[in-house]
Amino acid sequence: MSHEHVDLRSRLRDSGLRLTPQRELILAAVDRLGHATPDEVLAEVRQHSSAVNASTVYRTLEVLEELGLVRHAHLSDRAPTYHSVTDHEHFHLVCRNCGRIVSVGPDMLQPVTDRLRDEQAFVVDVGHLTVFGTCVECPGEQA
Amino acid sequence: MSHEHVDLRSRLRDSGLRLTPQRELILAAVDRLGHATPDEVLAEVRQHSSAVNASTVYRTLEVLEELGLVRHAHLSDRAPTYHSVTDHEHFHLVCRNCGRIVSVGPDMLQPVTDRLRDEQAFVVDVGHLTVFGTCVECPGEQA
DNA sequence: CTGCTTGCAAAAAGTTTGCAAGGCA
DNA sequence: TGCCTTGCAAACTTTTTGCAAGCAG
Repeated sequence: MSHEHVDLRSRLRDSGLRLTPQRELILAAVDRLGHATPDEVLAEVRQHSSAVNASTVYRTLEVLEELGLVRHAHLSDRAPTYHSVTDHEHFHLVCRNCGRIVSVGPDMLQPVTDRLRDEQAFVVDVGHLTVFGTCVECPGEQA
Repeated sequence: MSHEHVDLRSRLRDSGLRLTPQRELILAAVDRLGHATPDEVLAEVRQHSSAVNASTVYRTLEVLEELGLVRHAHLSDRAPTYHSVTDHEHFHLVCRNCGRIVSVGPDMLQPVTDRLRDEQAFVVDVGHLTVFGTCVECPGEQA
């Protein structure tokens, strides 16, 4: 009944695809989680409703990404993390020591994206970008 | 007999590790290949000499990275790629359409790394950075 | 009804690990 | 000789795929 619901249905239909409970559940889970791996999405869905198969999660995340409703980034050397595309485009900072993840707006990158476009004829996909590094003074939880 | 050889041996010894033919072969393969996945490194080593085990490749790349002789970046959503650290630090541009990979010096990022340090107290690991996007006019091999 | 979707199970891809034999220093 | 390294095989994690049954439109 929400606007998201209607939006998802129409986006799917425009591509000749169908609205299923699984697809609604998975999109809702991604929304709630913020940044989550397919595995975490699966666990979240199962917690809020009936069981869904892992392969359905993979296939659905792929569909949702093609529709532009979610995006993924690589916030670790392991599994990718998906997030919903409700907010503005942003990229991520990841601290290798404390694991802190910060979202940063595209403005910060402007000088770089401009130069890459002019000098390398290259258009940056800002939303997929993950910048690894370390906090100057970090909580030092991990590593 | 090369300087690399001596350098590798001494670096290993400084950490209480040993120089083995496998470690020389794997480092040499990474040097020749430029950017290569563990799998590609394995194939290259086998082509130039006797068989080496896959697990040895993984273990050796890990050791070489700890010693600072190689680095890895994620140039695809699949396996990581390793490159030797002979040249200056650089980051990578990857075109999703044609697969082109371009190495870019750290200067390009200066404005961003400066701002992230000042505004987010975050020090960027430039060498690990991979920037995905598309060439303005690309050969259009893949996708 | 039509054919897109799902669940299931198996396969694939990439990586890790335990352990005994081997070899560098 | 000591113990770091390797090979081998098995286990593991994450993702993909084929196929028949299920369900949205």
